[in-house]
Amino acid sequence: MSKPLQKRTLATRAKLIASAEKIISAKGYAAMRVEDVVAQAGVAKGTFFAHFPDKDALMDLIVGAEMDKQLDQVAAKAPPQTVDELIEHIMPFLNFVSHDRYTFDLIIRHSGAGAKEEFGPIALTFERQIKILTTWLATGPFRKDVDPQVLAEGIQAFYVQCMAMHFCSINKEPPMQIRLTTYLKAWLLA
Amino acid sequence: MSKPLQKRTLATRAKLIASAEKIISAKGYAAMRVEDVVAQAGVAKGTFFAHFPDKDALMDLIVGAEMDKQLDQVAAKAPPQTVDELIEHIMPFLNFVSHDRYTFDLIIRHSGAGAKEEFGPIALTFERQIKILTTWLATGPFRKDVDPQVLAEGIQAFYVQCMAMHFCSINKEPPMQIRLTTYLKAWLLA
DNA sequence: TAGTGAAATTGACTGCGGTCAATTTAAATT
DNA sequence: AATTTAAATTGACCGCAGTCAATTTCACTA
Repeated sequence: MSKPLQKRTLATRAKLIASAEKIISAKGYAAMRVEDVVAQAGVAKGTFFAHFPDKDALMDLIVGAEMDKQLDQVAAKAPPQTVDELIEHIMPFLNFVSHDRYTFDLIIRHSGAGAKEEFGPIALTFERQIKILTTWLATGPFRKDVDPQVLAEGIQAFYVQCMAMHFCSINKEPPMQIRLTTYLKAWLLA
Repeated sequence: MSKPLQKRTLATRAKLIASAEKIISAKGYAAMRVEDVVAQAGVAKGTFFAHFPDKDALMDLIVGAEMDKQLDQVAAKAPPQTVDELIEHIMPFLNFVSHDRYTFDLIIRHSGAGAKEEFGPIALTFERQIKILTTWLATGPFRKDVDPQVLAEGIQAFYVQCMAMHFCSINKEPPMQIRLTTYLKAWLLA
């Protein structure tokens, strides 16, 4: 399933990704147009779709990479000893996920809920996060009557819920972090 | 803010909705095209967008109405006395929400996480569900150390999570209802 | 009932994601 | 070096959501 071996191919792919990243950093995720990307990369439109099944796939790649970078920060921290500390630890990641409506929708659409057959970068990042959280929960002072992996999945469920409310014009209050604290104290301390 | 008073307007709007529903029941939600709807309704394309800000708004209306119908069933039930019973009660609703990938994505996008200024039908349905669940939780044999509304919001968070996994090709097991049972027993019985 | 201003309707047009048959390029074989 | 073959690239083209200036229809008034 994996043999994209040809210098040219790799070069083109790299050019496409670099062009997309440049455009995104200049104009934001939502403003990224395939036509702009190929123009910037100096290739034809069809080439884009020879490299990526669709626009979302490239987005998955780029956003997933950024999420992974944020997770590196998270993974580097010592296991939290309180819920507040746990939230503090994952906030950089959460802030990235929720910093922009377009990326939030994209991430939700690709988080484990993969529409496609294979796990994409975003879905893998979510899996990685579950692993990190599971370890934390297994060793820290949190409830032990529930499988730590289940607890970890619950954390994801709750912060997705919080972000959804955060993007809702009416439910902006209380702010995300406060709301998440309420949920997680009820979830992790039984 | 509300004065759509003109017979013609209401008639056209009704025709558009009826046409859309007919197409949806024949070909499914994902296959609904604005151009087909207006052709079926016998109006011009521009008319559609004079009545609805975009395609999603009509979908919101139709899907929201269906969800509300399902919620009527739920609201009619007696308050559940166990987690299993609670899940049993809301299953019809959950089955509708998750019966189709397209509607699931639509619902998530509009559930409280309204991209627009006002609450749409789907968001209102979610609010209504919170109210029903809150009453159940306040009166039934469930944990009392957490605000029942928070518990209700948690249920939503968990079943969304379950549905996301349900749509994921890899995480299909265990089936939705089993997984939800695990989550809710841990969440509602402290 | 003729006139008038506002609201509803129209359809050609734009933007953008995605397709595909034809063409070019690069690597393998003689 | 010439030939073959598979892969990469091309760009004209399509489908479909959404726009808007021009036109028609309606309700209200003189």
